[in-house]
Amino acid sequence: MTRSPKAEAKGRKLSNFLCFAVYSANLAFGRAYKPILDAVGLTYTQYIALIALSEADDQTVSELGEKLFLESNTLTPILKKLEQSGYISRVRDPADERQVRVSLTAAGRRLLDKEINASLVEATGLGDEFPIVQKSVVRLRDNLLNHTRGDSKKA
Amino acid sequence: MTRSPKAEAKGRKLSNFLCFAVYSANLAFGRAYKPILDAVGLTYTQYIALIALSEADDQTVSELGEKLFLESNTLTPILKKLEQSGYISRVRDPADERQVRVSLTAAGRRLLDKEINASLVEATGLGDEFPIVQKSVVRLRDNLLNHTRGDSKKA
DNA sequence: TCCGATTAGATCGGATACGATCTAACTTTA
DNA sequence: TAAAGTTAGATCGTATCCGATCTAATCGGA
Repeated sequence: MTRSPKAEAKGRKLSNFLCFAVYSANLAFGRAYKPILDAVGLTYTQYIALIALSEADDQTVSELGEKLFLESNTLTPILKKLEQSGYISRVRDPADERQVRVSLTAAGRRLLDKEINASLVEATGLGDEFPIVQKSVVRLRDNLLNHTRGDSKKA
Repeated sequence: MTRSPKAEAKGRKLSNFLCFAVYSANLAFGRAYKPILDAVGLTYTQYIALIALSEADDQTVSELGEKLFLESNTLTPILKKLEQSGYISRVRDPADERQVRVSLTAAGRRLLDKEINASLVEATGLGDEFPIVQKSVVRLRDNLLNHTRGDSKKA
């Protein structure tokens, strides 16, 4: 499709960009969770990290990073803060001193038992669509990640 | 619904959280755009800001912030960088010196004419679902923002 | 076994987000 | 019209993200 002189503003409206929809939806989630998480002294990312940690004990930083799509450069500072807050433990693996084993403490587990997120499910206002939207967004993410990985291999 | 002792890990898997789906989809978008935007020396947020600026000239920082869901504390540094790069102009409004009028320069307009994003539309892998997912995510975002605003008024 | 390659985290610098605060400029009102 | 109130941006501190790099630990081959 060739661009006619007048068609410049055609698909360029911000609202037409899926990336912006996701970008701003993420901001909105952060703000929706903020008052709830402030009450327990957690940030949004720290909360997500705790949920990932609740799935298994003694995960390495890399394993955790695979779940969260993050690497040590981002995770290490967050995990150190959670350790200082007393919600997790970080221990070098005696069998391989390169690795750090991360687990929830009893205090961390108690925190998650508060069902912090329950009140947010209805705030999405999606109703029956909730699981459909969730699946679509997950698929979107995975497709983008595959595409990116494919590109970086070509490069 | 009361929590049975064993049901602790029930809804707690990371993959069950819509917030995490959106969070990680946003990371994925950032990475997918990165190689494309690196080529023109823009960051993801700077690119989104330019699109918003392409919708109208002489917008104030606040007007831009409403479109982007950001405030001056975040926007000012970004706009200064875009000004330094020569893609936008920032001018105090003579009629009200409190306001700053922001517009694309010719260089900024040329940059957007490159159709940077075209290659990313198919990378989402959503096909016909694309517009549906987009609408759902926008609705999700708006519902969350309304919910948050409602809470902050109560507070 | 010893040395180069690989691996896991950690560190550093740049770029967002965002609450709190500051300043300059406009408005209101007594 | 002068003091008080309001508004628009800007600044600062904290917390992410991420590329690049560093260090320590492990592995592999001659």
